[in-house]
Amino acid sequence: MIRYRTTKQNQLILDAVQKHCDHPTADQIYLEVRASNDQISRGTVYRNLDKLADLGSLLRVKVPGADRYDCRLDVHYHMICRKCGAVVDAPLAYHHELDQQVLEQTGFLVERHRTVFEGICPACAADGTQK
Amino acid sequence: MIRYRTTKQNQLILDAVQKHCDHPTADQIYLEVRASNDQISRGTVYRNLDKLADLGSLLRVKVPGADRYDCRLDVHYHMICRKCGAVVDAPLAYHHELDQQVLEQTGFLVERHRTVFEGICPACAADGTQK
DNA sequence: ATGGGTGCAAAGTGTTTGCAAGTAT
DNA sequence: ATACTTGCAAACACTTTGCACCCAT
Repeated sequence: MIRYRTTKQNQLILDAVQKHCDHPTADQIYLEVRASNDQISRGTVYRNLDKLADLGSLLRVKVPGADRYDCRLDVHYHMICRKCGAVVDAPLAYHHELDQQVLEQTGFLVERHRTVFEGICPACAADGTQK
Repeated sequence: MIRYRTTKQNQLILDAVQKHCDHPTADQIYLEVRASNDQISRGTVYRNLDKLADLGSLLRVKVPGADRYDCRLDVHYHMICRKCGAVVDAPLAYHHELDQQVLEQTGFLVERHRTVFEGICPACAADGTQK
């Protein structure tokens, strides 16, 4: 059985994610952590983000392009702007009943669902240069 | 202004997608089309899938790993098995009211949302060798 | 004839992995 | 001491692109 160890790298990585409210990518975390530890490698960042997500210390948001990481620990929905790529939390409650409905109607053992709203964020909409 | 042309390649590609009810990946389409046209290239398949999705002749399902293509033309939800990777349509109606709710509460110009249920499909569950 | 489409191969992204050396427990 | 973790670089998987030629309109 595997026990996860505490290392200065994984602490730096978790700290970096928790400092953010804007859903950084693995690469952004890597660049940030590297500011205080110029030896750390991308591999270490990816490996630790995986472990921290497994442990439930952070959430992984699966969006096209690159996965994002979220310091919030409760499952929730996201919005992504197709112009600037920003990812923001959606102000909706998780609809647990949908998981139950799908299970009952299909026998699929649903563990969770992910919902992502796509569109244009207010800032980009104001920008005029639409589409 | 760009006008899309009809070519034998894009006809073969659309046919291949429509022949499927199991959400093939671009590469599966490529391999299949190549059976009747051994000259076609992956680039052409990717380019045409993009165009066909833009035109609304097929739907793109964005799931981790590789995007899938769906002959159904109405927006709907999907389930993905984390064991075998199968993608299946979910038997739920699209919840239009959510798009409206998010717009009202955030000003985000929502165009649509995507929902993917994650879990274990009945076949894999029966397999015993879980997790 | 004209301008979008094609095949090919190379290049891009984002992510994973094998390995020898390092380190938390 | 043990066995998980790291840094490095190479390998991966999926997708996009530059270019010269082709072909639908």
